[in-house]
Amino acid sequence: MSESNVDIISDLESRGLIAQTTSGDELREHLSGGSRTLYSGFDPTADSLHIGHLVPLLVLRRFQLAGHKPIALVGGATGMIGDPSFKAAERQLNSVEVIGGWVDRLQGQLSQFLDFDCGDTSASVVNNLDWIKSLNVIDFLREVGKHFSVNAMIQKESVKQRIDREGSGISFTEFSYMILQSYDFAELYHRHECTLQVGGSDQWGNITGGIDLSRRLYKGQTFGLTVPLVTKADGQKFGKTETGTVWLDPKKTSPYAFYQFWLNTADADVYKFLHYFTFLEPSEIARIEEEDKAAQGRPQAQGVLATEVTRLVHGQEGLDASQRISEALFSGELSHLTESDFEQLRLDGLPGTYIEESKSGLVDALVSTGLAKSNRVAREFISNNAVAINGEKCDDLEAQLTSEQALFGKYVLLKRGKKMFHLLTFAGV
RNA sequence: GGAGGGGUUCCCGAGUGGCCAAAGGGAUCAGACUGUAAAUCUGACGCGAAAGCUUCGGUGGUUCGAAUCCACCCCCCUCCA
Repeated sequence: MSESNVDIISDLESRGLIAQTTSGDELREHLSGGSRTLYSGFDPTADSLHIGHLVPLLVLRRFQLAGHKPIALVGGATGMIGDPSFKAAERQLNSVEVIGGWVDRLQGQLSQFLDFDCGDTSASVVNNLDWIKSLNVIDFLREVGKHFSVNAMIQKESVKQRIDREGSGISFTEFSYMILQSYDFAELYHRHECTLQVGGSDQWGNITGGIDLSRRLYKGQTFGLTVPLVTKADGQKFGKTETGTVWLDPKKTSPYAFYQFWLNTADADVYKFLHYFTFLEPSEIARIEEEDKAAQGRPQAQGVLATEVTRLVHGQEGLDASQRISEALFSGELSHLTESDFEQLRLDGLPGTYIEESKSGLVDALVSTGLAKSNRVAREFISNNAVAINGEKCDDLEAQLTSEQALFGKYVLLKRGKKMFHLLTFAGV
């Protein structure tokens, strides 16, 4: 993949990555006419991006590979306002300092996915605070606000429920969000000839607002493209586990947990996700799907997905570590592990805790490691034969964990259910 | 401001004086089956080993006894002004 004669739109279409575009054929022509600049915005709503952000981010990368120039925008300013799009309720504002810290983190994360050193199509990361903070209210209202019709704004689907519904109104602050995002697009058009904005399908209203504003302020023609919301076949929300959001930050979601998340993708979703989250060719994905269909038993797709995405986000090292842990834990053969392997497991991100005493009741240990929510539940797990110590099932409610039974005198691997593990280390030894 | 309806355990939703820690469904968790799937079946699902303790918007009250009755308060919804 390299030059700009690649039809990026067709590629995205074949991956199911296009929810909506503005002026379809014109956009296609525009893109095939040369190297274009495009952007997507990421607001600092937490100290890390999560896997939901990955889709538009990878689309930026796809454009770059197709010979275009991506800009990743961090919403240092918009993040201070809060996007109301399709949100049920007004949100709490975070402090300026906190958001500033998050901006720094996101900038670093975003950088990891784009190429900043490839000549004309080198990516850049910008912060909309740089141009929004210097705006003064009068200028803003006269020069930007004047181009927006409140009548049109309240018609937008993204804020409709907030306008219509009683009991969950919308503040002027959040209502203004759309204008700021529109201003970003116009500004990037003006500064960098950025002619395309990419975003999630919930961003459609904000994107078209920016297209209108670019035309009104600078007579520029710009385009919008939205990617679909990632959905799961069973209707559950994508990107959550029992432990919460799946973050890109390895300190918040370990590479091992990240790998496991993808590995556990349902069959009904996995081929779609391969299109969304990897750079494998659609033909390659189709081949995998056919092979899986033909073969009995476990499909290979989940493994491919987990491998590809984990490598992409956590690098080869993170992937190796994840696979090392997964293999050790799920092969059931703990006896193959050496002492240094255990130490490595801990370093690789297997959840673990130290215990000071030379022994501990099994029930207490389950609770203190978080494998069970309460003593009652811990007992239930034990009686259900759901707990294993160093790979051996244990159904003794009175069982004690001692440093004698620990592997290498230190390590006790607790397992609850089929896939919850915790490594206990006897510290005082 | 007036009239009516409602707030129940994670969610939906029964329950209108004791048999209620509270039906049923969903979600979740465990077991069997399997592919670290899906579907299905079984079990658990406020805390506690138990005795027992704490829950039904809030605060008081009536009663031997309240989620259920009374008073006041808070919040939500519908209709009218």
